[in-house]
Amino acid sequence: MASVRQIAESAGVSISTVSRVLNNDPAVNTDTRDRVLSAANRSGYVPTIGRRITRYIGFAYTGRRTLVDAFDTAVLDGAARGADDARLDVVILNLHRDKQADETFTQFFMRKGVRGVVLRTVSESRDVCLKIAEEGFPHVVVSDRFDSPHVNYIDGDSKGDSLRAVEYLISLGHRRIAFAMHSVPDCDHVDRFDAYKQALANHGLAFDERLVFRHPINLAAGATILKLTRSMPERPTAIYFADPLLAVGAVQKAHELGVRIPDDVSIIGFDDADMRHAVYPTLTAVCQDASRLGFQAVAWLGQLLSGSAPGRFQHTIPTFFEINRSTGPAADAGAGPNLENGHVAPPGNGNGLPGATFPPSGASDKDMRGRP
Amino acid sequence: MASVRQIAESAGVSISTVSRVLNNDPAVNTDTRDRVLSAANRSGYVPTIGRRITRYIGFAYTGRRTLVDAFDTAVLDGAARGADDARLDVVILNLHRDKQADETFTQFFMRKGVRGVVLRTVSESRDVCLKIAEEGFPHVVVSDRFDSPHVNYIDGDSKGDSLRAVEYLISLGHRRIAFAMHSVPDCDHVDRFDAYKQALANHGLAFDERLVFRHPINLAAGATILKLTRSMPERPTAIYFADPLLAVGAVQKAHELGVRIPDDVSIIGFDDADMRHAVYPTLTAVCQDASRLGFQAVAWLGQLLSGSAPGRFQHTIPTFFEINRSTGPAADAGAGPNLENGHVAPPGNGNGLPGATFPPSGASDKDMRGRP
DNA sequence: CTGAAAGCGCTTACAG
DNA sequence: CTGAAAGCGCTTACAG
Repeated sequence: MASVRQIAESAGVSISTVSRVLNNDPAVNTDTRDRVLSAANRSGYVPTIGRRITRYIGFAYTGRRTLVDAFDTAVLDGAARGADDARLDVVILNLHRDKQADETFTQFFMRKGVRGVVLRTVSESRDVCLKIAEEGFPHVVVSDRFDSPHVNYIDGDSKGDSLRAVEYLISLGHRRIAFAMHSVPDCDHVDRFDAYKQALANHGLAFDERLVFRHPINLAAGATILKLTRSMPERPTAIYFADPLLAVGAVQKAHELGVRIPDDVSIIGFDDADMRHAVYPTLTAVCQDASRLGFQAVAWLGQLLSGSAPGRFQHTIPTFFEINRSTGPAADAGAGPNLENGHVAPPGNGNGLPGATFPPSGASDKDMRGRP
Repeated sequence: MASVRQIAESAGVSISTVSRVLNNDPAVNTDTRDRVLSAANRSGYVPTIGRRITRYIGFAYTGRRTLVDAFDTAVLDGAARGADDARLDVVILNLHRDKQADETFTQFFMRKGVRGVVLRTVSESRDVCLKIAEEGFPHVVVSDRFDSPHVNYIDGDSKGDSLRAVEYLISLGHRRIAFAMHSVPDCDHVDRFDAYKQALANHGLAFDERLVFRHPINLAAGATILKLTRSMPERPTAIYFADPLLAVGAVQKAHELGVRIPDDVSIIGFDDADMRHAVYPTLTAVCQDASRLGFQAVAWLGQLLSGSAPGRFQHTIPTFFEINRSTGPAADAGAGPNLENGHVAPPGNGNGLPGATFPPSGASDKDMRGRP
């Protein structure tokens, strides 16, 4: 309910000065400006349309906008559903377009009439999130994590399921397992990479840098990776793709080359949406409910604005591991090198599920397949 | 730049009454209300945040919201790009949620602070578009067509390319060509169906209702259709799917059943996004640049708001037909029934492109493949 | 059911 | 660089 009057009182200035700050008048002294903005964030200033207070939540990309990606779509859809529940509306904002360089983020958001903001970030623009958090404007970063206690975020934790995924491959007798990730890794891809290395280590398999592929994220890169693995002297018998597009591109290329999945190579993908069911064979994948990330981000902002949420939100939600048709027992080595390396498939039980190593003891079938 | 004062003058009432109407005060006489709303739309009333006029465009579903669909995503992405160019911001609105029953659409939109609206509609809710048009609120309906001169719309015209697609199949020697569409058809699906029938007629092929499949739009339905065609006594050798999800589901099922594409069956799909490149074999498809629909809708609204557009916008944009790997010469009949029916493949030139019927005379290769 | 008037929120010359 | 005051846009008791 705060108006310019409250802000003015709280900052010890006149309402004229508050108005100037909100409109980014360059005449205002920097210290005064900061004092007013900080007071504005403290008091929870609400812009109004006419005399009605706005109920807008911003949805902003800190980097370049890419609504076309399935992940972003799902996040936005979740955000819109969350907004429905909280009686808020989602505004798509473009920070690149019309945030003035000399304007703080708080000024920008208040000028736009939004009362909180969901931030989609990329690794290059984490500093933007830190800045917004520092200013104190209500925000939640989706799909990244921060050490700073001031940054609110929600992220999927794919580490555990990535470990599980690679261990599943190992349990199927795979010994040469490749890994593919973004050439500009964010913390999620790094998590998955760490889990991959951990799984190898847990089972006494040597880490081999040649089996790690770092590429841009698109179908063509997935195809390239699949092709590269086929021309290796010691072919991997399985690949874990840390990204949906890479996995789909690889499946595509496998068909084209006559490489059978999973007979010739097992593939595990990562899925943000429902891509895994739209390819053949359906992809075994570590899955993330991206829509839930957006939903919970806005749900929390709604609580914050209504005063019923604590001032901090740092949350991870579990992924889930879904076994489909793209994985199977390791191909009968055939190639000498595997044997030379001493990588021999253990005696299986016929369905490729020795059970001793997978699922990990304590994990039920529900854990393995069901959504949380 | 109109304010309550101008509206009041124009409608011959006091500003109090204008305010009451904009806030849906039930005390106001119906006639007065309508006079005021009509004046508000005539004068181009602009809501303000503080004293700044808003630059919001609404993005609203007249039916239930489904941002998750690739088509809707692409439209929204295009709308956001169009908004960037026009310095507008897109607000996702939910008509179902908080439009009050006794409130007109104009009142709702003005209450939300939006100055124009992009409408995504489904066949059941065309009346909503007509109502909004009748009220005179700035709007563009995306992906539908209307006879009323008051409704602004932009739609892809897939009729010509659908005709071309089916004639392409005929040119490849196909004689039993199935067609799949939505069980609740909108005008686009009807267009494609008409084109299908037209192509058959143009080439003296009998229309067979048993080759027409009407299903809900999802992967499972596509799979069902593919399966149904395989169990028919006289199997179709080609299928045109009027929707992306149906086509992908069918390709999926074909792999599962060991049905080879295009050797056993040729498939032409419809693509709103880039789905055709994410399946194997890549889909020959009639393609629509959905993003352009959203872009042009908002671009025109931007012009309208700045006074530089005519008051009417009824526009169709061309689709394009892209030949990929899912189509090939008709399978050697083998089955007796085709011959009994007198449907004999004409002598081809080896690559399945007799040329006489396809491409239609006058059409260049560029027309066939390139985006417009 | 409607208007004149009071009053809030905000912005903006004007003064210092 | 900042404030007091005028004034616009809007809403809302109050009066009829």
